[in-house]
Amino acid sequence: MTDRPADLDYLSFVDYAIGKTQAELPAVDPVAMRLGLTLHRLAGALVYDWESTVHRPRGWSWGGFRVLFVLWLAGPLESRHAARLAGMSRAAVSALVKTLERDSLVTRAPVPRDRRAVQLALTEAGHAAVAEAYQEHNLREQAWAASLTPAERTVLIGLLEKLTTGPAAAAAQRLT
Amino acid sequence: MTDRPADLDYLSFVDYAIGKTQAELPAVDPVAMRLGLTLHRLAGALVYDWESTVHRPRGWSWGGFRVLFVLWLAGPLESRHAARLAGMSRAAVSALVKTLERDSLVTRAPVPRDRRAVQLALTEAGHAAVAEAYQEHNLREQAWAASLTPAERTVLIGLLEKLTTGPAAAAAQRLT
DNA sequence: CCTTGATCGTCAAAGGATTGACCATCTGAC
DNA sequence: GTCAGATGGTCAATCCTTTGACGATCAAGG
Repeated sequence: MTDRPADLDYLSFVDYAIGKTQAELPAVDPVAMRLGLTLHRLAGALVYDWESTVHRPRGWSWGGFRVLFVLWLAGPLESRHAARLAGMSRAAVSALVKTLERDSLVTRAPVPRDRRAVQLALTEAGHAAVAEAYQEHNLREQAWAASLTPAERTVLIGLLEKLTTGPAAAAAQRLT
Repeated sequence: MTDRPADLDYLSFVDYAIGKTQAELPAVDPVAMRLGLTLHRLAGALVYDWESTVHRPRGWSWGGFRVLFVLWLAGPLESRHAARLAGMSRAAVSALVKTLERDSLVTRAPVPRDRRAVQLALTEAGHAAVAEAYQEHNLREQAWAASLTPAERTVLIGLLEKLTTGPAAAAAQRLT
């Protein structure tokens, strides 16, 4: 609480915010607040790092990479499955694939048993491009993970997965 | 690796992805990969929960809430400071404030010592609205945090802050 | 069959966010 | 003082994403 607001930066803001909130809203849980703020800000910094160092230089948006990534890993997929795995709407996949197809990274093919559906698959060039890009993406992940000891990484992953699989996560269904 | 791709969902995808990647790209660090994927997906679920249950029903975008939030906590702020604390560009703040001012939640005032700058402040109604909204926001944070024991929460926060203040975070400067 | 309801992909519209350009203004060196 | 360079807020252009609507298609019950 000693800092003047104008001197705060993106990170020290968390401490300042919790102090101020405690004074005005005693019902707020400061631990949950710190957890939410820290997690959100860390994830934002991570995505910004990935996007600016790895994906934008390749001419891909963050959403475009996510579509390529799920196709790379989960093989040919119908469009709706790609949307679910990438965590975006069907319309977003449709729009992104238009660009990816133009760039010869993805192909669209009809599905025999369902004439409404479209099967998305990586081209050979798309496969190679994703593999190369993800390798660099993972180098950035390694650089972040290097701040922790191996034991700390294991603990952190365990706690994040506990949150991810907990009841609050089940209640918050994304893009149903 | 036993699941068929079409049966995967947003969360079980992580295990499947790591197995596949290990087979194709041995240079990838699976622990860093799991950390990145889990962190990103958890944060996405959190923001989606906040936005859909607390902020959209109030007619606020996620970005609009972030501007109100930093003004609520860090008092009257010049526009560029609000942008830095909220983690967005100056142009985004300018656009969002246009709406917030129209809704009588924020005021724009000239700064005596610098005629380029604009001082942003919450109105009385804005202050009350943010306080009420954040209280509900924090209830959602508490619901998520309840998946962990108090000791686990402390450990998790400590590890997240270690990542946030580590060298990788320092190298990835957002919106310089 | 056929009809009713659900689902798939796409489109249009709207809102958000970034970048880059711009003008006004400030700061510091001369 | 004055001038060059840096900075602040805004605007225009662009891109991405969501929602809602739509036509086409599937599935199940009579």
